[in-house]
Amino acid sequence: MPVPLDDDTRTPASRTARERVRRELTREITDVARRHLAEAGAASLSVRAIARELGMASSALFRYFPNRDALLTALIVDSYGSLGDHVEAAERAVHDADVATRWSAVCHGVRDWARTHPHEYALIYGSPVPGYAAPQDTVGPASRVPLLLGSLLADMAARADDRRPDDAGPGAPPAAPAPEDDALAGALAPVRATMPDEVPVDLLARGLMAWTFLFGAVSFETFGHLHGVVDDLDAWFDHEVHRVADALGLR
Amino acid sequence: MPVPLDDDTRTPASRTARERVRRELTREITDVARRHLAEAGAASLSVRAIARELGMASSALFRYFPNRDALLTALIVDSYGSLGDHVEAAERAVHDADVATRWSAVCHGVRDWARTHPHEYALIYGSPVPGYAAPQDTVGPASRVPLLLGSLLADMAARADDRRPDDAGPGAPPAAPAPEDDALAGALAPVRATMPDEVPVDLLARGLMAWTFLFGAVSFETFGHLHGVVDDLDAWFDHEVHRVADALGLR
DNA sequence: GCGTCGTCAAGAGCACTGCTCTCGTCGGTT
DNA sequence: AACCGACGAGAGCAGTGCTCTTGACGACGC
Repeated sequence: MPVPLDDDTRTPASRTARERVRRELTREITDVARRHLAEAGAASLSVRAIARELGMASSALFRYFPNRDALLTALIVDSYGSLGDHVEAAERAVHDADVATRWSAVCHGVRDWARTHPHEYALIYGSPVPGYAAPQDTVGPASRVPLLLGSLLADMAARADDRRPDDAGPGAPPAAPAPEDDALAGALAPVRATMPDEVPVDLLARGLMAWTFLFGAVSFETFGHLHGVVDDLDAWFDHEVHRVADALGLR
Repeated sequence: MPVPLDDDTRTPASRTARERVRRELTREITDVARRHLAEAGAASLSVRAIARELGMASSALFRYFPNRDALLTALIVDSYGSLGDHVEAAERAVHDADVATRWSAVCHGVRDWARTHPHEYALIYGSPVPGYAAPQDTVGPASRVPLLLGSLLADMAARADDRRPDDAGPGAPPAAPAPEDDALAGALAPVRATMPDEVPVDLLARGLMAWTFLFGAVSFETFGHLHGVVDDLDAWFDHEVHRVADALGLR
């Protein structure tokens, strides 16, 4: 959804033909930009290079995006969308399995996407570009994966309600959940508002930690911080995912 | 340690006076560069701007650093050093306390440094710059914090040996450590070689996960991914650190 | 049908970037 | 004293984001 320059209400007739070709060209621009981004990374994304490939003057591009940052924002939204599609599909494929399997599917979905789209991943989860502040358009697409994790948590909470007081096996959460629950609930108030109500604070906190961990692991690998540290990245990642599932109390 | 252009062996006399002013100017350059980096971020670090501030022609700077990347590398090494100093000092201050306290000190040390040096943090832990491949000079400084964590693990292993067979309290590691230990040991072979020998594979894996998690948490916060998610970042981070300590089996 | 207005593409131009090459100078060595 | 290496300055190249102006074309009201 590329940022429209001006979306005021024109006469109904003109919004058909002209708007249509405008939309088409806007899409062509983001397509080329996405390809350049995938090949060379965000830092070397050049408005002029895109214009060159499209056979038009660079100045013409500024009729469609007010500046380079707006183009980057469109790519960020696209990237979040692509990641969301991929991960949601991966989870849907095992949606009827147990929660541990679904968690694993989400983790591997994120990692797979990052491995095939490293520059897009860096764009959305790497260092923010210097003066850049993420506009509001990005928060919706950005929260798709967290929301998916939230629905996992909700399902966990629902099943825990079914068989509440009789299980205290080795898979139970190992930590002491009691004392500072109020302070924790306060700190997590914003995210609680966006999550299903069934999720208790303690579970939400563990889910947030799992998400933090997943992001850390994928970023470590994508940004090359595991060179000379871990040999078999596949095995290591899978091992990690299972361990975190244990820590989440998924077994 | 700015990359020297040519370190061949000249006559002993010339290496005194000339080399001295050369070193001084090199240091002045990195000082100004570090200030610019801290203020505006790596992406907008300009060789010309640095030269302007130093009152010299931009071309003269290329006598000291072959290109912008080399200057960035020097800043990366500096940043790792600064982070290492800070975290090691934080740990030293509580070095006689128990392992949980030391772990907490390391975590807060990393986070404090990231909060006061966000651009430096982004430089070393954010998305790598496009064509840039970290040269070998960086791996030493980069591994100071991991090595510090490794020494924590070694101390844990030593104390666990003391009182081995009699504790199975609620603080014991919750996961099943047995089956795939060989595959895990293989995957972690590189990092095992750099760590103290006393650390068993299972503990090393948990330590690596803790480090992954710490990096994920600090990056989330530094890169702004917790806006609208967590209100009280201090409380949340401290809570997380304790939870991970539990998962590590530190209590 | 005609004039008008809005939209669009193109070109020139500005200020900036990293980097190279050349040229004059000056310091230390032989 | 002569030489040679290191050095700084300047011009210049190719590239960047972005602005402003100009000219054309299409859709609209009269």
